[in-house]
Amino acid sequence: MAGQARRARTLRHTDPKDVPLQDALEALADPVRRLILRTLAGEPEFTRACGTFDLPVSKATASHHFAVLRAAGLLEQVDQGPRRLNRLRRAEFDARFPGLLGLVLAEDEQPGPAPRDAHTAPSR
Amino acid sequence: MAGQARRARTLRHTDPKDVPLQDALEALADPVRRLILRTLAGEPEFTRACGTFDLPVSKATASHHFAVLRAAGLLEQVDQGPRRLNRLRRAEFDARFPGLLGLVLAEDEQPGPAPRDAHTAPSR
DNA sequence: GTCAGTGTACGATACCTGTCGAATATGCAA
DNA sequence: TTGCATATTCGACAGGTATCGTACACTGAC
Repeated sequence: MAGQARRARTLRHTDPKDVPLQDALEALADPVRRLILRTLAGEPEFTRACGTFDLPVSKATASHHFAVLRAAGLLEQVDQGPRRLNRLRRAEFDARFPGLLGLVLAEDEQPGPAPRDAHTAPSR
Repeated sequence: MAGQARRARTLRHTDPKDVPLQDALEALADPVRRLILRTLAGEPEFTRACGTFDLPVSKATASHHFAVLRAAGLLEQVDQGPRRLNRLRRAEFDARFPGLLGLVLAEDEQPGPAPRDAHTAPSR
């Protein structure tokens, strides 16, 4: 107990009340991040670890997206052993931006014929 | 060269019903474009020409933003003489993405990140 | 201790887009 | 026709960011 405080355990979470609309829209304007949110909405809270999502990006990129979503007040993360479990901050975010998250969760995943990746994704 | 139809009367407008969420979020994730929308919301329809907006960008950049908004189904434009008048497609866009435009129009312009220092000293 | 699993940090790269100045096209009125 | 005002288009540039592979940190179990 005495000794160094392990601030590694306290993840920096942004309160949805402090999120500017700019940040919220930027966070939601990425299809991978919206996929994370929709996946999370279909599961009980804090049951999904970051690595269990089926995402079309590498592990490093996925980690980046989780950080962006956390910074935008869209999800809460807690560490459980080696895993990092996620919870969608639905009520809080909805109180800040009513209806916005609902539009994302109701989005029809309609994969167009021409994927609009920003960068390459040759082998998948 | 044969004169190609440039500013034809048939401006390419995207029906809000055909706008993917991706495009809507990308269009709204720019502060200049949101400023255009908020300005437009405070005026009667088809009374604002593109050049009458007080925007912090050049004329060329403004023209680009108007085109993006039109392609995202957010505004309708008609030519009146040398001017191009604008109308916010509020009802149509709201039918497609309920609540989304309302969040933008209700945005209180928060200029810049609030410094934590109290050097303005509003209360001491 | 070592090992395996999970997630982040780092460095590099490619693409997108917001930005500009200058040129061009259009409409209207002298 | 000329001139002026309005708006788009063109070519170029810079910054941001999504992406990757690799290396590192941490936890729990052996």
